[in-house]
Formats: sequence, C-alpha cells, structure tokens
Amino acid sequence: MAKPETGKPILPKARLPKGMRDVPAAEVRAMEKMLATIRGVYELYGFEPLATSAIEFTEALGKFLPDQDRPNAGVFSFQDEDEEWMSLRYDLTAPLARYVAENYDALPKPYRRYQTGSVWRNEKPGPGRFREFVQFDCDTVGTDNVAADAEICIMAADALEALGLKGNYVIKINNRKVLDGIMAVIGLSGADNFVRRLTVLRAIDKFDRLGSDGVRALLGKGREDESGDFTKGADLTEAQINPLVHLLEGTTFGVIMGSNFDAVNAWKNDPQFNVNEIYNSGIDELRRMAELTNAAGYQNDRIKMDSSVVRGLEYYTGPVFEAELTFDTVGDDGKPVRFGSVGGGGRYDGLVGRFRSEAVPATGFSIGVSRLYAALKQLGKLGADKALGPVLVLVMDKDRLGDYQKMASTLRQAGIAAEMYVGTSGMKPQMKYADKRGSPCVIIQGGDEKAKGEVTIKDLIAGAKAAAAITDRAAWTEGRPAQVQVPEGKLVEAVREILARHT
RNA sequence: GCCGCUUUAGCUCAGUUGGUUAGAGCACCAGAUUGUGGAUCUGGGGGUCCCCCGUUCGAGCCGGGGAAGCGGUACCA
Repeated sequence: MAKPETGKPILPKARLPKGMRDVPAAEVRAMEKMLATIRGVYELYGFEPLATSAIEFTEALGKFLPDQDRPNAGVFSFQDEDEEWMSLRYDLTAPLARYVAENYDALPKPYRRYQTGSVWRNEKPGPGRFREFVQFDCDTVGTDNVAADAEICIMAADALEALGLKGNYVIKINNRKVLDGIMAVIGLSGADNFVRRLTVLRAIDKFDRLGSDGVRALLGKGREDESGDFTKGADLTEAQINPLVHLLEGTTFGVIMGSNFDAVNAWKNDPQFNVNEIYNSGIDELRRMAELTNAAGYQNDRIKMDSSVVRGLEYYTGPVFEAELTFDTVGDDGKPVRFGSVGGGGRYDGLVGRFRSEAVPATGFSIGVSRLYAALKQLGKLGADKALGPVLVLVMDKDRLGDYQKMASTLRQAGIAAEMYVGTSGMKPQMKYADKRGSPCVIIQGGDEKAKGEVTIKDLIAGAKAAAAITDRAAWTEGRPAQVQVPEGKLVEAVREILARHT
C-alpha cells in the first residue's frame, strides 16, 4: 500500500480473535483422516450422518435467552433483521433435539445419527481449550432402553481403538439416578436444595483431580486453591459428607478393582442407600449395562463403572459416560501433560421434550476432536510423515508457459499431483519454492533441453542428501546431483520412478 | 469472575543513572557467485517500544489508570 506523504495509512492489525485457531495443512489432513476413521466405526454400527446448520434460533438452543442486551455469556449471539435472536451452536445435541422435534414423524424410531462439526463457546479460552472446536457426536433418539446406552459405550470404545488407543483409554460409566438417590438419602432432595445439589455434583466431579480431601472441603465449608481463589462449599455436615466420600473412595461400595458386576453388586447391596427407589433403578440400569457390555466382550479394562463420573450438570437424566485417556506424556515445555477426558455423554430424556408435549428419550456421546487429536499427536499415532508436495514444473522461459502448462497437465492426467510455477521469479527462487512445498522433484526444460527434445528431472529429496556433503561453491554449482535428462515422451515414466523411491 | 506473571521488528530477545535518527540474532525479500535448494558476500523491507494520562527541558525506561496475552482457578450446556 502506498504511503501518503503526510503519514502512514492506518492498517488493520492482522490478528485472530482469541480462542480461535488457524489449522495448517498437515493438521487438516491428519484431522480428516481421523474423522474418517471414527465415521467408519459409526457407519458400521448403522448410524447415519446428519448435518445441521451452525446457526439456530437462540430460543431453540435453550437456556441462553436474550433478556437484556445480548446473551453473550457462553454463546455467540446476534439479532436477525426481524430482531429475532440467533446463536452459533454451542454443541451438536441441542440442534439434534430441534431437528428431531421438527421432523419427528418422518424419522425412524429409534433414530440413530452421527454428526461432526465446529461448535462455538463464548468463554475464556485456556490451554487446549478454544472458543471454536470440533465435536463428533453420535446419538440414539426415541428409546429409553439402556441397550442404546450400552451400545453407544462400546461404539465409543471401538472408535478409540480404531484410532490406535487400545490400552490407553477407559470409558467410565455412572448413573445420575444413583447420585440423586444418595443425595435424597442424605436429605438433599426437594426444590430448595437444588443449588446445593449442583454444588455437590461439581465437588464429586473434581474427585479425580482433588482427591478425598479436596472434595471434602468442597462439600463442607469450601476450598482455597494455590492461586488464592476461594470456592464456596456445599456446607454439608460430616454425616452427610462421609457417605459421599466413601462412595468415591470405593470403600463403602467396595471392589472398584473387581469386575463391573462386582462393583454394581456392591453398590446394589449397600444397606445405607438401597432403600431409595431412584437409587435402585439407577443401579439396575448400571447392572443391565454391565451385562450388555460384558456380553459384547468389553471388560472393565475398557468400560468401567466409576462412581465419580458426573458430566454436565443439568440435562443428563440417567447413565452418564466419560472417555478418559489413561496415559501421561511430557509436553513441549517439559511439563507432564495429562489429557484426561476426550469425550463424554449420557442419557438426556428431557431435551427433545422441550419442543413437544410427549417425552422423547435419547442418549448420546460426544468426542472432543481437537483434544483427541492433540493426544494422538503426542502418542505419535498420526503417521507423522508429512505429505509430499506437488511435482513442480519450472518456468525457464517466460514465452513458453503453454509448454510448461502442458507438462503439468500430462502429469495430472497420469494421476500425479503437479503444478506449473505461477509466480514471477527466476529459477533459484523457483527451486526454493519447490523445496518449501516439499516437492519430490522438479521438471526443468530450458533452451538446452528444448533443443534436444528432452526434459531434466531433478530429484529434490535425493538431491538434498547428496548436497549435504558439498561445502564449496564450485562443487555445488557443478555437482547437480540427482538429476536425469529424458526424452519429453518419457516424462511421466521418469517421474513415477522418482516417486516410487520416496513413498 | 478471582489470583499471579508478562507486553520493544514476523520470531527470540538486548536496550546503561531518563538524553540525538531504538538495536542484535533468526526469518523474509532482492542482487552477486553469469541454469539449480545449501554455504558465503552485499543490499533491502519491516517498529504507534501495548494504550491513555501524569512527572520532566526530554520517557522504551519513572508514577497512576486501562487493555491484551500467558498460567492457575472458577464456570463449562
């Protein structure tokens, strides 16, 4: 841009909004491969694809109704011409509920679909957490049979194993009814205890990270963390806290290390809680899920009952699942990286019902694709070798672009990725360009070759190796390693030979 | 939201007790080595020293306020 003499033009700053990310070529390719693997597993189970819009009416997403100015807490929202509030979707489940309600009569019941896409959350990003990220969901809508829940768990397990994570993950299962039942027994039922129940659930959810003492603090008076932030507790009495902590520690319900049946039976037989009806029905559902996953050949090294799983706070109504990676690695900064949860889900029998008078039970599982990608990368399961770039046809003589274009076309017709250099620089920059693009070879035809009806093909990969030994300028310019001259007609054949060497 | 740290070129960072036109390395671009990636040499483009206010003859540096980034924590449909 020209600078006026009086001063500089005010340029927009090239920057990306916080929490957003640009994804470079290698990652796009690896990500697509990963998504295709998951998709393959889901198709195998008979789930069908669905794509819904990224934008929904705010009302349809629920929860974040625009009350005053703009509902900017949590979701990205804006007003349409007719002043209706719209929002970017913050997950794939709420749009599914809307879709099912809108097309209810036409859909097969149960309706089983998978969907992947970006979702947006307008909140503070953190390490490994973005405001735009990709989820991969599968859901079964229209049945309250826990067979659907069990199936989703084994399907999630299959998907993770198809990605090479066998032995590095576990799907943990719990049931919200169990937790609700226990909370009823210790006197936390009823509408006036709603906030307290949420606080209790949050505390339980942190058991993994904070352990018994941390959870005790959160269930009682509260807890101050290392950075000086104080989290208000649920203000329970010791008598109320003890059963909850014992549940988490597995000392009351025993046998976390045993089979899923042992775990469920221990829970079932606990005299303190099995007087409660909700608790019993939750335990019963877990028992049936244990039977089904067991029958399918999934033991508790892959799918495991775990009393600390809570997941999101409000919309889950029954079984809840969480996929956790069970390995630690060392990150770029030398600190240990723990990936933890890479997906989760559960039964949400109330969501579709928001749109209809009759209840529509549903269950689903969502994979956090970006996070899973980061984990796979750390584990080296992505096939780190970068893709070869295109064969580059150099422009030696600017009057003969047609000839060069024809060579590129010939290569493409043979199924070889190729491009003619479309910049304006000389030969050396073109070589640098080819280098940067990762081209396996370049096609050179200047006046000399043209006169002989030949082309020179330089193998850049072999050339780089050969050149590494050269130190002086003369040897460099005259060496010209790893290149051959062939008749024009043998172009494709000669390029194929070089490609074969490098794949 | 709360706590802490940070902010000078695309990147990593220097910058004296406040003192002329703010520097380095790397990266980038161009040229030379006369048609070849590297090396070398020469040259070049790039800066609102995060912003505002104050102190001062004079602020990248001192004081106040703010913003943004990073990290932790909370929330997380």
